[in-house]
Amino acid sequence: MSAPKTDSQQQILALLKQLNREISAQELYVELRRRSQSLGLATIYRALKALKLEGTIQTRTLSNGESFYSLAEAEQHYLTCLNCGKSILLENCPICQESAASREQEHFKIYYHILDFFGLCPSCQHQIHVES
Amino acid sequence: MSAPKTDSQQQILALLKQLNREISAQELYVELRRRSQSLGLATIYRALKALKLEGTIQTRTLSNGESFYSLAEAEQHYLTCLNCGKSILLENCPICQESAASREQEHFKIYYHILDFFGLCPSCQHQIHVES
DNA sequence: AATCATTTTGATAACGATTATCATTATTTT
DNA sequence: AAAATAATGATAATCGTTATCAAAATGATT
Ligand SMILES: [Mn+2]
Ligand SMILES: [Mn+2]
Ligand SMILES: [Zn+2]
Ligand SMILES: [Zn+2]
Repeated sequence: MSAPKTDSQQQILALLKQLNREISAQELYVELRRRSQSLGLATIYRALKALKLEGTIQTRTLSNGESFYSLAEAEQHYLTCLNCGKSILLENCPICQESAASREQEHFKIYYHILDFFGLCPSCQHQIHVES
Repeated sequence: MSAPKTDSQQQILALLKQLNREISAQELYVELRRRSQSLGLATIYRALKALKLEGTIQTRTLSNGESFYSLAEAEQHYLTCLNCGKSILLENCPICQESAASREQEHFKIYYHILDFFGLCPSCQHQIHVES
């Protein structure tokens, strides 16, 4: 479960633990640079990929193709607006208790899950009704 | 719920109904061309966006940024491998019965939800253990 | 310590799905 | 018919991500 980690992986992991929120690769790049621990962008993507394959971090990819990274232990249930793209973090998880994906779990090694509700946020409901 | 639809929207909708599986925008482009109903790629993206905002179709975006489209009524619960990216469609839904996102539903208009389990498929479990 | 092999890194180019632009064509309204 | 509006398609631009490749760092071997 815990493979040997490179310096860059450890730096990223430490920052993710400290921030305790999901963050994009590009944001990671500027944030690390701001803390005078700058890493190349390619290195960041490489480290994220390695941590992802270990199951240490999880990824959520928005419909615009941008991905956000966070510790795998964090919650991942959102309410996402199809219009403005903003996501609202949900507190409770309807499935964590139940034996999720019971049969498939035997052979498929599950690291985490994401439950995403898609629709329109209040302001976008207005905006769309007005402009159409 | 059902806004006036352009010809291109109707063509895409008809094809989605017929195929009854999720399909990418690029695939749609070649498939429509194959059926001598060719549409411009920009038009396809425009139509997909409009149908999405109506709640008629749903989108699932892979971690590589590519999006797949299908009718909103179809199931959307997957087992996705972090290594090869392949997704396995799950049959049962652990949450459809329960009043999902109960409180938020009042103001946030939910069209559909996606429940995605991420991990490693059997073959990728082997592959990674061998090469490391 | 010096040499060699392996790993890690970073600058940059390449990639590819999506989006913006804009002129043309179709449709509707007056 | 004329004007206004909407829809379309070819193409350029965007942008997050991935591939490339040479340099630097690390570890092993003599
Ligand atoms: Mn959960
Ligand atoms: Mn369901
Ligand atoms: Zn919104
Ligand atoms: Zn796999």
